[in-house]
Amino acid sequence: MTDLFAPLVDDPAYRKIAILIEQRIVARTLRTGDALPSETDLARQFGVNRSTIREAIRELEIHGLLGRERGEKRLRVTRPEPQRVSSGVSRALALHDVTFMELWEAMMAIEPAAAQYAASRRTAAQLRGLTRASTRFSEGTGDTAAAVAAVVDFFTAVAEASGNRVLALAQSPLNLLLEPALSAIIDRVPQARSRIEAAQSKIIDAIKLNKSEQARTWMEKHIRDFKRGYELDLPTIRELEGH
Amino acid sequence: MTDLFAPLVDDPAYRKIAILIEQRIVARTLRTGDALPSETDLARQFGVNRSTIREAIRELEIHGLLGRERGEKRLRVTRPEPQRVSSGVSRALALHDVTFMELWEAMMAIEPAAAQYAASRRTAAQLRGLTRASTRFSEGTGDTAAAVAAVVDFFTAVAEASGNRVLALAQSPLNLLLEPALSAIIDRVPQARSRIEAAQSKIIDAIKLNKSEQARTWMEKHIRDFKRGYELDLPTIRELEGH
DNA sequence: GATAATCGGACTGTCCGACAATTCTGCCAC
DNA sequence: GTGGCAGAATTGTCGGACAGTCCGATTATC
Repeated sequence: MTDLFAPLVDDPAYRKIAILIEQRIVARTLRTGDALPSETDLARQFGVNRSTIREAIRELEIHGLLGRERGEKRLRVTRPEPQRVSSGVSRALALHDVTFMELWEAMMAIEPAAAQYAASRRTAAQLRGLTRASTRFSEGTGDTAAAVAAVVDFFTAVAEASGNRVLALAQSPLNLLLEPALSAIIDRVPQARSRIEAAQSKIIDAIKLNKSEQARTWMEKHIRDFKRGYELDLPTIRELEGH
Repeated sequence: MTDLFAPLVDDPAYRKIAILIEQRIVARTLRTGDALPSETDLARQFGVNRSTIREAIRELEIHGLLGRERGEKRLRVTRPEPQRVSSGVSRALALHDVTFMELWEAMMAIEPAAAQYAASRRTAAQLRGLTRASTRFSEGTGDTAAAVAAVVDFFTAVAEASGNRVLALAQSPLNLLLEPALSAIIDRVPQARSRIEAAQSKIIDAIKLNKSEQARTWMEKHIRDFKRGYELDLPTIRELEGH
């Protein structure tokens, strides 16, 4: 049943080196904050050319495992910033032409849960963040882009307040996809803005009072609202952008 | 209030080039399957050295935007494979020392939704995939690793059957985190295996009969079971691995 | 003595040139 | 058309080089 032979693969040196260094980081032999040896030194240690080392560390840098403080020259071990990885997920989803319904269903799964946990765990600072995002939406002028950004920021703030980094990281890629989709419809649906405003207000109230179930319920309503205008056709996010 | 000056940032050439090429890909000027010009040619076009080009395309290759068929030399534009991006997310979460409870809550949000949509949309082939994974679990010998892998595969199969790529991609990183966690507990909790077996069976039945609500409910029960043993302490996934 | 200016060394980003191994391509024979 | 082949093209890797910038230590200044 299973193949007798596996395809012959021979990773280039820069890949092997990247993997070796990555293992050290994941195993915490190299710990967050540690400075990496210089490229020249690494080249010596691995017995390869500096160009090869550079290609290897490029990979780790992109993964967010290595980075430098602003204006610093030496690389150090860092933790991958959530934003960096989620932007990669967003791009992947966009390139796969996911439909708005797919996005919507995922939001429907994730956001209410985030709201629920936010209600029981939010800190005072996080609550302020929520209020700020909501205010920015309701006080915004007609500017569509700004309104959409405020809606997205509200979701981000809820996810952060959930105190759950897995949920937050699952939620984050949705934002970048929601933005173009929402821009296309927020001005098409009458009352969209007033409904968003009302829902956000209800959600914040529930989170403020630690009412988990109410927070979840209102978030569900909030997201259901987004589905309007999509009932009939199932455009890809890309098409919404006008391509 | 706001700074008068922003910090001076000057991306290195290889980053700028990577961004330029990425834009072409995202905008579909370069379309999936298209072959990229040779490194030498790109170097000429951008007016930089080949080494610089190599570092730039390394970035895109890592993102999964460029790749080559097995045994092919030229790079072509590819769609990021979900598996590639989700492994990055997993690694990020692991390095942030997320707790099992965070993982569990995320599963609780995503898996039941996936099961629900799977029940209404699964193809016959996907149903077979589900059954296969489930059989592999129930017929497995005592081997812990194999049992855990089968459980994970079952989740993957459900996510795939959901027909929702956003949900599937949100779910996928959870698998790599679940594996070590589940390995540590599956043999600690008596009846764990029989309960998993029963739940999988119920879920498959519901999906087979297109009973969305039942599928969701049984998936919820299935996942709730995983929480046993974690009620008191909140270990990070990493600690479960024995580090 | 503490702080500020100075200087040399170290390091990164980029370039140039080179070569072996492998893949691609056009051409030829069948 | 198929198969085979020589030559061209391409990638992975190497060595060396240099300008600009950062870092650390030393020296000068208050």
